[in-house]
Amino acid sequence: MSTHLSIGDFSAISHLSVKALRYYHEVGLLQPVSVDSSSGYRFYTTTQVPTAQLIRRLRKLEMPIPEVRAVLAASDRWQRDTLIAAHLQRMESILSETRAAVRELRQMLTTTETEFLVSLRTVQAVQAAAITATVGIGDIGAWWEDSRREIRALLRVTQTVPSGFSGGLFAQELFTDEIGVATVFVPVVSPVALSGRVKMVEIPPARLAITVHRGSLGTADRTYGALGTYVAEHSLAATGPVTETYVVTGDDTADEGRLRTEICWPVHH
Amino acid sequence: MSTHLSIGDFSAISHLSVKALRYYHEVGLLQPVSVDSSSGYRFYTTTQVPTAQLIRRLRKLEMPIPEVRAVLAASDRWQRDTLIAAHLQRMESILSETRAAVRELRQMLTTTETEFLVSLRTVQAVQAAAITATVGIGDIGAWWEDSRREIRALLRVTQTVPSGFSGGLFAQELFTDEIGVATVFVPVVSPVALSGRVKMVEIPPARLAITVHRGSLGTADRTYGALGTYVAEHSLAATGPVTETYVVTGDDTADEGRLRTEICWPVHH
DNA sequence: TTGCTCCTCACGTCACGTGAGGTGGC
DNA sequence: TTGCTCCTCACGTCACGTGAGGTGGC
Repeated sequence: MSTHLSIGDFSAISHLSVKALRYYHEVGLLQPVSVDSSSGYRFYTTTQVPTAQLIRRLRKLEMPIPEVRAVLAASDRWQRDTLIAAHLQRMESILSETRAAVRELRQMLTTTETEFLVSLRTVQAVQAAAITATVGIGDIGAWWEDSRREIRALLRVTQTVPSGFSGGLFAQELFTDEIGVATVFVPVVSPVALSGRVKMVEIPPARLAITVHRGSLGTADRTYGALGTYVAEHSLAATGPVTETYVVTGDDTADEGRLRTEICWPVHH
Repeated sequence: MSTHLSIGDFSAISHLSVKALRYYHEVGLLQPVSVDSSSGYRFYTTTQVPTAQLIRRLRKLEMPIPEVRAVLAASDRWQRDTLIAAHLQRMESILSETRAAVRELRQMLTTTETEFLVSLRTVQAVQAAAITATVGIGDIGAWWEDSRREIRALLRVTQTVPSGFSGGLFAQELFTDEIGVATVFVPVVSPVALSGRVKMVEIPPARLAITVHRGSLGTADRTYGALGTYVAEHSLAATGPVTETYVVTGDDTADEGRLRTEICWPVHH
């Protein structure tokens, strides 16, 4: 048995607002079973209630409408549950990122300024196994992790030993335009057999102002700010990407406080 | 010492995008120290870097711009930290709500339909101490908790014993229009000395279709859906608010699974 | 002269909410 | 006839991002 319901009645039963129901009709997410051709009145049936409720739940968890559509169109239960599980996974990682950001802000508000040492150094060109891509600033974290994993895996299978600390190059446009060229690399003395996205590149020589960042890279923006300020105030600024050198990483210690990254800003002679 | 910086240099140092900096200028959140009157070029100084970084952190945590403005305008450190702490508090509660929603969805996907019993009942008018307000659907949870707390506190100080289960009335417009009249109440036999928002009201008599919801009210939408479907399919629908009667509440048990709420849908004779 | 950096509009985004103004059935 | 429910536009939201088209200094 199913029953014709006006949009108001269907709204009261499903807890979706009338405005939302009209919008879902417009974008083809939830079609009324019939529409009166003269008045334009929409009619729903009680059999649509569970679908409406699933939509409401997914929207409450901020699943984008195209994805909700994919869930509703899923051909079997397994496919549907996979899509939902993937979204819940993403929600969980956003949750933990937010939690980290809260922690970092709390820390930032309580920490007093630490001493801040800058050294100037000229680095030579170096051969490296590297992955380069044009990346959006929002994706940079995930891209960075994936790329480093891929390079490490390649060095492991080819039994190649790094000849120095791993590092990254980040074009200034990444910050000014939210998108730009980034490179992560591991120095090696002799070329490795390549696969996937990994290429052999020469990291160009540069003159750099360098300071050491302590702790998670999530708080590196403060160190960038202090170093950039130093470079600007000493009229040293040159064009070129900033470099990060990973001296003590998460692979070396479980204690965030012991992490060490050199932040290197390009300067002129 | 401070140094004039172009918008691009300031962006690279602060990690705020050029577009964001222009927008913050437009809305008066972060003023450049000078603007060239002929070219319109904006200039910043290195002393603005810490402010820019605080803005970036707060925006990353989705603090609305008017609030960020209030933080920057705070006259002392204590006031500033209070504003930030309040926002972090809100973030934490959003986090736990999202976590609850994830849990509920997982549960919804795994639970098989339970048996579903509906009874029809005519309830008499009853005297009650109540709080009534027009509430938005988004605020209803917090409003519900606050109001119940206030009524309970009043009954405690006046040593009044409830004459029945506490309950709530919810106009259908709450769901159809996202805003509507809601009442929470505790039945009492004799009027109490009133204070605050609490009034004595007569809960009107009604004919109701009733079913019992088990577990947290976060999942009550499914029970609403099932009950609304039942009422629609039996052509019983009448106008009037839905009623909830809180039979076993969080005050009675710590086990969510034991919670019991009667959901009551208005029907005609 | 050529790039480069910066500028100002105007428009798009995402999922609806907010009116305004109007219609059809009890 | 009066309310009530429903309808369709058109516009607003929030914090920028995305071009288009143009200018000034090296």
